[in-house]
Amino acid sequence: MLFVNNLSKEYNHFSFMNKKSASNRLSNLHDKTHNRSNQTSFNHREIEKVWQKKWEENKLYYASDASDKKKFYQLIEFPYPSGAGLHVGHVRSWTGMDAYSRKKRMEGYNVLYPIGWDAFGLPTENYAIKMGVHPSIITSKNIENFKRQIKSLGISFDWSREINTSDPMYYKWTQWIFLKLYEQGLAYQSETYVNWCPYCKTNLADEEVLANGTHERCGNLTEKRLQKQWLLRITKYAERLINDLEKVNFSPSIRDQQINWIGRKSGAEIVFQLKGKSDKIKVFTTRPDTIFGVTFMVVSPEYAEKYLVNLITEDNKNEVIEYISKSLQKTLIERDNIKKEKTGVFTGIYAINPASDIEVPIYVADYVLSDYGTGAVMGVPAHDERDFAFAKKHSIEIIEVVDGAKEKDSAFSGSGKLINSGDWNGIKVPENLSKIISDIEKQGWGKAEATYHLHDWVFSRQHYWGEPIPIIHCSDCGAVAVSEKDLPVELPYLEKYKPSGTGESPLADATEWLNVACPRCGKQARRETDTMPNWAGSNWYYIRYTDPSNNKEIAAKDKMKHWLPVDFYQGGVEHITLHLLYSRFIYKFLYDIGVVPTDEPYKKRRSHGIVLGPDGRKMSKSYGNVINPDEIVEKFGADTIRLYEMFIGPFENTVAWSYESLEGCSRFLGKLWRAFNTKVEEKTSNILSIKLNQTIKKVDTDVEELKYNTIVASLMELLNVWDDEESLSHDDAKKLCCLIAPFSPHLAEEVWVNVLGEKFSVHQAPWPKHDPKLVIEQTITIPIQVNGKLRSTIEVGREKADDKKTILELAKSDEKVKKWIERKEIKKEIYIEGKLVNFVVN
RNA sequence: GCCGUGGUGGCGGAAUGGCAGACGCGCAGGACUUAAAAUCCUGUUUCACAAUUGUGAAGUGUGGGUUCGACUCCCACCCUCGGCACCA
Repeated sequence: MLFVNNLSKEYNHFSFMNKKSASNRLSNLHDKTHNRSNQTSFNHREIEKVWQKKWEENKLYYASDASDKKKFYQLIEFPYPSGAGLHVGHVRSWTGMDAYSRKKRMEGYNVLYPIGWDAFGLPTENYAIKMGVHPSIITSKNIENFKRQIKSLGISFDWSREINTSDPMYYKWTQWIFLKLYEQGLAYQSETYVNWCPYCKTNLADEEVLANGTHERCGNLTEKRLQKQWLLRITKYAERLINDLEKVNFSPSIRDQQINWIGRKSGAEIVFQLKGKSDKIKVFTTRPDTIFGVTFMVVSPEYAEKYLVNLITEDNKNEVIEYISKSLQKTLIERDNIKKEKTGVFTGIYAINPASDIEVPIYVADYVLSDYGTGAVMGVPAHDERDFAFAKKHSIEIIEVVDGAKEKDSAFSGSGKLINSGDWNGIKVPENLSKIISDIEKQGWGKAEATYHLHDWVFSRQHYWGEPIPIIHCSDCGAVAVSEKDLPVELPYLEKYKPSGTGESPLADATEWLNVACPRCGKQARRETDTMPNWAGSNWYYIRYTDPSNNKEIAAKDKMKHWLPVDFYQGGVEHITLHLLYSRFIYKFLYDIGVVPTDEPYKKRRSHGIVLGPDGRKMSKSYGNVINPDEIVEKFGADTIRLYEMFIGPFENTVAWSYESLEGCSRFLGKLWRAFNTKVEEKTSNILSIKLNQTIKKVDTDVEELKYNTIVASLMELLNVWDDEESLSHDDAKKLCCLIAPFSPHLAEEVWVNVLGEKFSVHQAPWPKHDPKLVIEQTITIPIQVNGKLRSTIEVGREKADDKKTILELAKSDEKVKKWIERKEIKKEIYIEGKLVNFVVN
């Protein structure tokens, strides 16, 4: 109840206040046009548009391929053009990096800061279905809206390089990359269990399914389905995707999340011979040192179905088959929920432990995962908790092989000396694992092996709105690649594009498009009907920005060489194990086949936190807490929302929207505007000069670290000093104007040209430098502590700072300090030059 | 369970070994106004005492430690958020 009241109060307050402030600003407009020097209010509605137009006309933010300046490639994640339009989260990321880019330009860099549209994919298609408008139409409509919104914010994108992943001239190259992957054997078709989203009616990659089993886009529970699909062999790059993280500057959480997801574990693969059969079972283990303790084996239901069904003895067959089919019907979640219970059935088959020669029974159990390791495990009940539980339940022998267990009713997985292990007895494990593994290889029991959590990437979707996979299926020749000269394989216009749910995409009904001659034998053949996931187009888009209209190549070599790699990539945390991982893989592949110039695409990667609603919840229509940037721009201006989103909190933190804080920023800009109009004088006072130089220094370093909130705070401090009857010269006003330009570009431009009378544009002016002599105050305040507690402060001239004797004398004679050191023995006198005095007394 | 991040006023947060709470919000009081809005000024960690400038104590998740001095470094623990997890 309380909560609801607060919220409505907030909204009421907001709308009330805005009506007033809006009309106020409008009423000021009249005076303003007649006498600029007297104006007390910045009319953002008029002024912002004027400058946006002029920047565009003068191509101020166009990045030239032929420039003597040092290049800087600044990238933000391009949006999918949703119907909801720009989110204030986009605004945060893009204006933050806009400030970064603007500063870089002023510092003399040739900055590439491009934008485009990730237009293919599920979200767009789902939205089109909901609105009953064809995705191609809704896409271009949404793009128009996004463009208008972005332009109203004054973001310095280079619009000449705009790209769209659903444009045939763009996806021609997405398909080309697929052909290259296919050529190299990195794209292949296979029938395996995949994640199926019943709501979106499509396959999904592992990365698109959250830990709780739901689809990351729609939030619905996914299922496992056996289906033939295209996969990309990303696992071949697993090692490099981990190791090469050392070459790049990613924040620790991003780096570790990727490592975590790839999930490398090393150990050994052990081969077990089946008793009385020619077949073998391979297992992966991280503890091959416990091999003498193996008393059973367990395979996953999927493994059993695929490889063991025909070997099972007649007595056990029915029970096993029933168990398998029951398990396969269970969803992942169901299998997860019964974690504790170790069900399973005996197959009647035995395997031989290669080390101890003991015959061990083989079971089928659903606690073994089919998609990790080999899908079969060796059971060492004495030293693995799950194996222990299973052995207890099924009365299997337990052989201890590592000495050190304290209790007998649980598995011991700690370190200790081997026992009951033949020649290995006495070896300390797991410390000496590498010696054990080389011994295993010598004996021929198995070999060293690593396994990964990362799987090959499920790359086909049973949807309409995506890039057609450029493959033709021929009954004689099999899957044949479309030849490069026939690219792009254009997506046909379909009226009926809703997903069917049958496992085939709606393209299966596009008869005319579907039936083609086989490129190899010329016989009647059929096009692949699956399309690529939305990640396909976003894999390589930053490469295309370097040469967006090239029709002969993905991009010209010299242009790629000039711009790549991306110097700074900034985006959301939600793509770390999706887009960010995928695009690194594709880039590495392109490097291997000699297309791109380097082996990592992004030198530096940082994330921004999400912007929550004023109520602290994720913005959502159903909560009614969505902030529309259009309204804020209209009522407060682009400069205000820009500054506010910088000030709202640390750039990488999640933050909640606050109207009150927004008003504070609006007030600051108003005050700043008035100061520029009324308080620029002949000379800069000493105090203000020092503050100005300190602020220049701080802004300079804080931009590099994305500490935008403290930048705004220090600008506010500076203005507070200026307001305190200090004077600022024209030259210093220019410096301050430049300092503000990256953050509030419109107001800065208006001040620069129309208040200070400088030449257009402030955004081409050089970035101000601080004077090292002027950041030091002439008088310093030194705190005096007694026993580490602050008792007083003294003011001294800067020139006396290195005179320890005088400072200590002054400190001791201070009235307040005297009280605390009188009649006490001073054991120690500490003076840190220019900083602090501390007396240690009894 | 594993990996990562963080824990500071009424709120967002600042300070990375040296005056804790910058800056902003909110709140309280005041000025201007017929009134309001806007704007401006003053105060604002908590507690106790003094009631005028003040005086003292406590205080950065908890408990220890290092140091003249710790929000900051070290050890142990608790909690929040994010990722992974029947991973053999």
